[in-house]
Amino acid sequence: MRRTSMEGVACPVARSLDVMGDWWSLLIVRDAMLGLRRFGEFQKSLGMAKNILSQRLKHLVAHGILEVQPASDGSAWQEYVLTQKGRRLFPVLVALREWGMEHCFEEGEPRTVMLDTAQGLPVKPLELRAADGRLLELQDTRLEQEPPER
Amino acid sequence: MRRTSMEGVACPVARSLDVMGDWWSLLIVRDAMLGLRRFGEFQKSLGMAKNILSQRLKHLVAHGILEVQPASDGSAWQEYVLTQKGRRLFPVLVALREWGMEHCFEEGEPRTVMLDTAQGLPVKPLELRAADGRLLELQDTRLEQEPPER
DNA sequence: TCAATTGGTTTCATCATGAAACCACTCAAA
DNA sequence: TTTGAGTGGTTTCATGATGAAACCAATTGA
Repeated sequence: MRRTSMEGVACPVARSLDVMGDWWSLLIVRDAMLGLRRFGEFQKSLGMAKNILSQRLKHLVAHGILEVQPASDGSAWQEYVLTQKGRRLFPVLVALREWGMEHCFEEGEPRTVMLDTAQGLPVKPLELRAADGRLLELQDTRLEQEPPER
Repeated sequence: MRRTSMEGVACPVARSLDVMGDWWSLLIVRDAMLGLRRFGEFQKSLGMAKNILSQRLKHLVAHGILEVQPASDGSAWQEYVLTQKGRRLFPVLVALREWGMEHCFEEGEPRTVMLDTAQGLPVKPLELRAADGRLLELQDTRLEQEPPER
């Protein structure tokens, strides 16, 4: 799948990308979050080669991001649904979504909004905040080795 | 660089991945956020082939994520520094970091924490919240076409 | 029972990647 | 001011990943 692997590297970003870092995986997860479940649905939505889709689905299942289930409509086919681990990628997708909206769209292009279903109002943009609630930018943070558990 | 392109597709996630979706780009941005600036620094940190690094740096500069500057130490070399657009990827990296921490580390493995520099305290995890502040999960949201500007 | 649909796998050409060699420019010291 | 090391690349080439198409087995509907 890839030539270099980051397995064993200490950086959590690198480890995430090791699993999710190829181009299609996140798009499959996005589609799964939109409710797609069937092989054919993914293939049609993404327009990707079936052999590659097959590879990626296996990869995502192997890593516990999707799981295979019997079809919900009673047919004998199977479906691919997100696990808890997969659903936890939601903030990653939202962050990518917000960045793309801000930096990859022209002035008057049609856009979508993400709404809170309960109220029907737009969600707040993702923000990094300090323990006391202050809004943080890159330059306000640093990384430190965590003291070992005891 | 890639065989398929998502240019012109309406999904902002797809557009983001079209720019940032290859494996190395986000790692370069991560390193840039950690303060790396020089070709050699990136190459040493990432252990990647120099020709590929060269390609990626050009790509990131072309997309306005990095910019080339004269070296800050007065030498004749140049440096690659994040633009505003590049720094805006911070939430994406933080989201990937949190997911990786949660799902790609073993029990007792040494970890890092992200601290708010001002207070020296760990930052809050990224959260998606409704307009009224309620914590939202995937299933609490939906996408809708934005009404056109007027 | 037959034809269409679904969910793949196989095959093969092509593109991207990565390792190594090579090269030009800069810098510091002799 | 030459020289040698270091920096920042580019070129070349072998190899691996990708994608299109053909193929195939199982399921489903008519």
